[in-house]
Amino acid sequence: MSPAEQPQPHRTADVRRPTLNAVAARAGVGRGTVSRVINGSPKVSARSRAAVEQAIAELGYVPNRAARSLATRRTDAVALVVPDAGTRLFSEPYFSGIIRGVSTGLAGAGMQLLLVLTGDEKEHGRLAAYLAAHRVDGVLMMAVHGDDTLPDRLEELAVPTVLAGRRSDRERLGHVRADNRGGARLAVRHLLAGGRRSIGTITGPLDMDVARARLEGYREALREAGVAVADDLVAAGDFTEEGGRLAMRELLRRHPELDAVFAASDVMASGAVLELRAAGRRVPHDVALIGFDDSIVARHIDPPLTSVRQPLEEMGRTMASLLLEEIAHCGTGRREVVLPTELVVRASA
Amino acid sequence: MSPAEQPQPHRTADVRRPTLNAVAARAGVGRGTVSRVINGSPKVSARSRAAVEQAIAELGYVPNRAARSLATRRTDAVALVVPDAGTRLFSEPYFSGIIRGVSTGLAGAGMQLLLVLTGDEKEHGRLAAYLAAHRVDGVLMMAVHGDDTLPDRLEELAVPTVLAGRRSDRERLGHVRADNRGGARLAVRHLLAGGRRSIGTITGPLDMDVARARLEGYREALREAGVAVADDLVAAGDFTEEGGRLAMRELLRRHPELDAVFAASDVMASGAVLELRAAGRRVPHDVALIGFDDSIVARHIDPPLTSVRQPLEEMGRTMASLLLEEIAHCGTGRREVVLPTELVVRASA
DNA sequence: ATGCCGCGTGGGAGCGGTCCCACAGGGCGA
DNA sequence: TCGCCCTGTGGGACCGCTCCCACGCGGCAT
Repeated sequence: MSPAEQPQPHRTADVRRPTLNAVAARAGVGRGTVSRVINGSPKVSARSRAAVEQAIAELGYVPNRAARSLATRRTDAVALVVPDAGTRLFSEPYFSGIIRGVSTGLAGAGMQLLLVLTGDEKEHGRLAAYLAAHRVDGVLMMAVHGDDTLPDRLEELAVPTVLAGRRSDRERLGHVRADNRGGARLAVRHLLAGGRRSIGTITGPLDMDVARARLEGYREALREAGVAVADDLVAAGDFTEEGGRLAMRELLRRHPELDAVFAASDVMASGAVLELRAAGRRVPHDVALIGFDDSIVARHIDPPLTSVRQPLEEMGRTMASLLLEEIAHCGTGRREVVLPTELVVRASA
Repeated sequence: MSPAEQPQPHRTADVRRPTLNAVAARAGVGRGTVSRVINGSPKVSARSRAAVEQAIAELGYVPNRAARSLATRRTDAVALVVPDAGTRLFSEPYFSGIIRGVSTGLAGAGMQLLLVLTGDEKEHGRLAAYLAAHRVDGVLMMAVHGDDTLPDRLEELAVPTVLAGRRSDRERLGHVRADNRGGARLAVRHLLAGGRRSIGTITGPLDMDVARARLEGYREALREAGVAVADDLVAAGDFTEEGGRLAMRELLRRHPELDAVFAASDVMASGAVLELRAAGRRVPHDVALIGFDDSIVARHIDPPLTSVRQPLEEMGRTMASLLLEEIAHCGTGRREVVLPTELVVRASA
């Protein structure tokens, strides 16, 4: 029995996969032609193309990514950078929704998604170098802080970058965000339509653009209804439950007659509910409450929370397509996209 | 002015990064030696090593991953496959916790994490081929269903694989899971210690190993306390809120005197709460309730839910190290690891 | 018939690493 | 003194793809 006839050990992973060369040989054409077919070049005759496609199918050929990447100096991969310091972020529907959109948006283009969790913003120096060195074609960043320097570094290194949300209203990088201002306006209009007149708001940290935009929307809605905008109806929170609680307490102290609150996040609203309950106010009977994000807590707190929903999956898809565009056109056309928000009415208002 | 002196356009990304060759030249050694230093080979003299290290530092050299991958036939990347059909999965702390653990576990080994969301189990055929073709060094799978064929395919293709949770008690693939049985036991013991005697349980789908294990733990705890285990105190849920609600209704119908319930997930427990409230039972006064997962809803429903917590981050880290081991030792030593659970006591029991 | 154009095409030369073979040179025993 | 081994070392030959140059060949105008 010749060695060739011996049964091979069962180690399929070590079996050499067919190469482009093998396809060329089988199709009876040159390597160049196969490459052209794979990359969709128009300069291939119909018969060569057919022969190549058949050979590919017969051999089950799949291009080797590393080899292509080495030759083209592209990686066909983008990194999704998720700051994960506060454990909470990742588990929000915000993230899962956006990630899902990103994933579908990239899959269509044959791009791989590299997940990079970064605990500490201090590593962002190394991180930028890392990303540049490993030549990801682009970077998507979630939850960027106003003072985060990673985006700037990436810009210097000319790495195409798209952010989820902007750092400020002077953001130079491409980004996608929800219409925070419009969403807040919807919420407050709803409260006004319900006959509420003494409407407070619990804001996020005002060094964050989202927080400012939502506050802005609150003010606009009041203004357009001809209701006076009192500064002491605004209490600053920090997007945490405890912060929402404290802000609510402060609002009640300043305005015991308060009959509605717009909280800039569901989590803060859930804190507010606790405080309202402790103060003996019923929701929504005494005080109507609206949150923002339509997160998982909104559906589960008592009473279920009316909230502003963002089109998360679409935001993710849009981020993906903006990035692909930026990669293709090499930095031109970095744009911003604002997607509409929607009010989800539940029992709390 | 010669062309060379003209200011370059600002496109840092196109600047050729230093190669291994450049390092060798600068250090005055051969390419082989540089390669050895980078890969930590012991057969390098101290002076060569020092020279190379200095050259690397001076040039800011970082190895090109694609080139290495092409030469070694490894990718230094693993895929994390997340079935995302039910939008809920990703947003559970379960996922974020495990992903964080996986991320830290892999980062230490210089492995990249490829995120692959798969909506439809029907694509798993293509997916296996895809993963094999792109030569990820290994695969991590979350939330595997008992009938999922992807793990088997990967095993056939000899792709190192580690699962989060097992498909059945005859799982052949390496996996990491929490001590579900022990956790359930803890929960039911706590109910017994609180003086409850008529304790029902809402199970998950019994074709899933977690659901069976948690039911088993429930039974064990009753048995060890000498309490009779009645089959009609067991109601099947499906890990959804609505399922929990219906199961609760059924339990109340069968056993109006019920004074405690162990639900095999927080989400089902949150459904049970709604049903209990509708039936006029107070939690925990009339009926004590314990959930499983210590998920985000546990903290936010009313009353806050006593629940069983799994060491998610450690599970993730363990998955990473199991996988790295399997990759290194080429398939040997696929093991299972069971990590302890913990009862988090809140107001509901 | 002759030149020219242009489409398809084959294949050489990289891309930047790793692997491994061959070989230099110093220390040692015979 | 001569061979021997053994440690470090340099560099050729790939890995599998893309890029691009050069060339064959048919159709068209001259």
